[in-house]
Amino acid sequence: MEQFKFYKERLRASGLRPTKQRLAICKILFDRKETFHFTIEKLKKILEKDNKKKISLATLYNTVHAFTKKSHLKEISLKGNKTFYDTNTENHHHFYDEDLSQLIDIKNENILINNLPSAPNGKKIKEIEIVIRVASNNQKQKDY
Amino acid sequence: MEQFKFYKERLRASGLRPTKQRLAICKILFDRKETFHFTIEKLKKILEKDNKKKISLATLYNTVHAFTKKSHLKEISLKGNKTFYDTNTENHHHFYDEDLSQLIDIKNENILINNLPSAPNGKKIKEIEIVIRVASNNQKQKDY
DNA sequence: TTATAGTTTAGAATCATTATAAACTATTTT
DNA sequence: AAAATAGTTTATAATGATTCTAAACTATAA
Repeated sequence: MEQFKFYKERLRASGLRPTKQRLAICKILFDRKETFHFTIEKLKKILEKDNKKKISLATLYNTVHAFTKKSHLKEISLKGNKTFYDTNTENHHHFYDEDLSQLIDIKNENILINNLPSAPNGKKIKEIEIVIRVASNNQKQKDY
Repeated sequence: MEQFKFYKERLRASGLRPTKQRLAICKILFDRKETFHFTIEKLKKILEKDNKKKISLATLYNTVHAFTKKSHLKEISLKGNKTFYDTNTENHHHFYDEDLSQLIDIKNENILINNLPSAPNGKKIKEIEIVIRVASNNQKQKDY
């Protein structure tokens, strides 16, 4: 199957060797119309279904880290214990649907921040992250 | 030492029994001029110094969760594995200083969002969280 | 002052993530 | 094309944060 030509080149261009495992992961992450938000666990489950030969959990972590470092993925700031990643690496923001534990992209142009205070000391702004938490009104309260 | 009267009442008012442990934690969290941003681990270290009798780690988690549920504390959305809490429970936002791994409050009035897109489906907006990541320019790159 | 319901505790258990080090593989060098 | 290399994968162990458990304890209510 040489449908992978595109991903092979993309990986090589960023200094990553195109291995079987990475290409399988690329296919799941990037072969979509919509951007994809996921946790490692979710990615693992999809791979278990889609892929004949098992990919080690360590490889999933390695690969997702490598892709993040090379800006093929972006880590998202969220409450809670699991790390979320996004295949959309542009500047943009998110709704977080508390009912579904699911992120939804908001295009950068669709939010305008005014009155941005200046960064402290000699610091530069690296990134602005906005999360708008939404839920249906009759949502059950989280019980601690 | 009945300097704790204020905290005792505050706890009772929210349906929490004022125990020795909770009062000691209140003193550390709320007896300050500035708002306080912390992780459980940081709180633990402070308690180890300040407090003669040890408070169990489980109690720290229990207490911080209880305080969060009763809105005496607020959990902050951040990248990474540790959960951050804030004694400022008002609507407000944060700088995150990547050099110091430290949060700085931004007053709500100091940020204006325009063009806010409407929430999906029949969902209501519960909260807006903005994190502005800052760092000095010569910052070392995170190495994965 | 006894009953109760809530709280604390040490330690075990769990869950996500990172480290290890040996086997494997893509690429480079010869 | 074969050997050398540098990068990658893997199972498993280790770590670190958090949650669970169940028994002892304590604040409040009866």
